[in-house]
Amino acid sequence: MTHTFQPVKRAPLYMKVYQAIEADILSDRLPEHSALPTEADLSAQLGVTRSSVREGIRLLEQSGLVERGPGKRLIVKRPQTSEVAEAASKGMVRGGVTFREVWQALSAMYPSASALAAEHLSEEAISELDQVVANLKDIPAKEHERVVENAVEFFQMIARGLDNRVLLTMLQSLNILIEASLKQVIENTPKAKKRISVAQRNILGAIKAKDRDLAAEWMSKHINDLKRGYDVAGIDLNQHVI
Amino acid sequence: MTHTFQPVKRAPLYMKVYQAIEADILSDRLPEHSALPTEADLSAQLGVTRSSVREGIRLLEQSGLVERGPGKRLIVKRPQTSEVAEAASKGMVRGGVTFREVWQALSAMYPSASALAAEHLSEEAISELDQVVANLKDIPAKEHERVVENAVEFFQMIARGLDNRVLLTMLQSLNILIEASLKQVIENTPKAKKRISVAQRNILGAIKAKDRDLAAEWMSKHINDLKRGYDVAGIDLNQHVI
DNA sequence: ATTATCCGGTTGTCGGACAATGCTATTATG
DNA sequence: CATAATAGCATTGTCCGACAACCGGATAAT
Repeated sequence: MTHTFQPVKRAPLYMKVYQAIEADILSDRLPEHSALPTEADLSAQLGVTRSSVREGIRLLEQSGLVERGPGKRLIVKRPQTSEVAEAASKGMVRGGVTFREVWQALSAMYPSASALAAEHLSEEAISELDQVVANLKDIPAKEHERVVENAVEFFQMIARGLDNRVLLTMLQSLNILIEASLKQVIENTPKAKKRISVAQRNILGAIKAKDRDLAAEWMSKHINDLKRGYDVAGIDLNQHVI
Repeated sequence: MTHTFQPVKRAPLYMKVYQAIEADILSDRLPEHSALPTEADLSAQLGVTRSSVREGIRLLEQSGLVERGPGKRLIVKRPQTSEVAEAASKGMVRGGVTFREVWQALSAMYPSASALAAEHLSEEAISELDQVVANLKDIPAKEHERVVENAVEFFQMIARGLDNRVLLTMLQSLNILIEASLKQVIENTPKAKKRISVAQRNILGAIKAKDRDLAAEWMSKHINDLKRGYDVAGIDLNQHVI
């Protein structure tokens, strides 16, 4: 019976630098909005060269834990929902997800989100949503980009109104994933604007009436309509998202 | 009325290096599994020093687009769902989300996921799920860690069975977020194991019967039960997740 | 008071050097 | 001949020192 050794853990210095600073940030020894020491100081304190410090800092930077003022010191910050959402959707796109997966996720999540919205949205959030729905009227049906923008903003407003950063993050990544294909769909679907407008008004009405089930149902229809759009536009659902 | 100028866009070289390589990866000019040129070559090709190249590579590395074989060349890869999920949940934790937000997200997403599972899960996935449910029987109620593991694995199996990487990514981040608090809940809830077991069997039954609504309903109950656990365990829902 | 100039601190970039490591081909050994 | 030891070689990781670019603030000039 031979003793088994743990593989000695070896990591490049720049990685250790990253982990050391990250640990101090996560434990609030480096509180939000505080400035990191200068590279030279870090180099001295950690006992490695400035080169290694700099490489470690790049890792920090990419994980969204610090932010550089223009040209200046690094400031500790919390990652914003939008950043996390963007990174996640970027990762998923690169991971090769298909339109079908995105659409399925939409249809699984947004009806529930609408139901939540029906019981949760503040007066203010509702009036903003109202505004978005009203705005669509003034957009000429030919201006596809603006219609897409409006359609996405409608989703966005519902997501934001939930006042829940976890859901917001996830719904935002969906919004990012869907936006690209939405343009194709809307360009190729006759009466797209009209149908979107009807759906929006029905969803909004249900939310105002605080009717969970109705809100979910109309949202569900809205998203199913979208799926039909894929067929009409001739988009293969098994295609990778951009 | 004064004219407003766009700020001149200036980026450090290491950032340009990152963007250049990223662009080549995203466009498949650098296909998956291919090796990046050596740092020296990159330095020559891009016309910057190796130091700058290395800093750019750290950014790439952190975004999960490349992977280092042990000690050696960087290989292009697709980010794994688990990585994206982990990064997202890490970002959300750091963003300061509360237990309430996590729980609300759970209760918004998992019932829909269960409904999908009811119509979607393969025979194989169901039998694996069956196994997980059966395993719980053999775990002594006192071994909280193992009960937690099992509870999370149950969620995990449902998520994986959906065969949808977008949903999988999102549900996985939820699983990571919930796991930590679950232990506290289970430790402080009498008959936790029993209640979990009942819920699992009911959900599984509904999925086997391909009954969407029933699956969603039982999952909803399961998650509500969890929320009661928070109260019993005396966990403040407004607390930040770890 | 506004503009121009200077100055010190910090980041960004460069170039070179060398150690540590892994791979490959060659040589030595049974 | 097959296998093991060895020697090179290529590549990454780390260090060092230098300097340009840039920022903010202080000071001087108009």
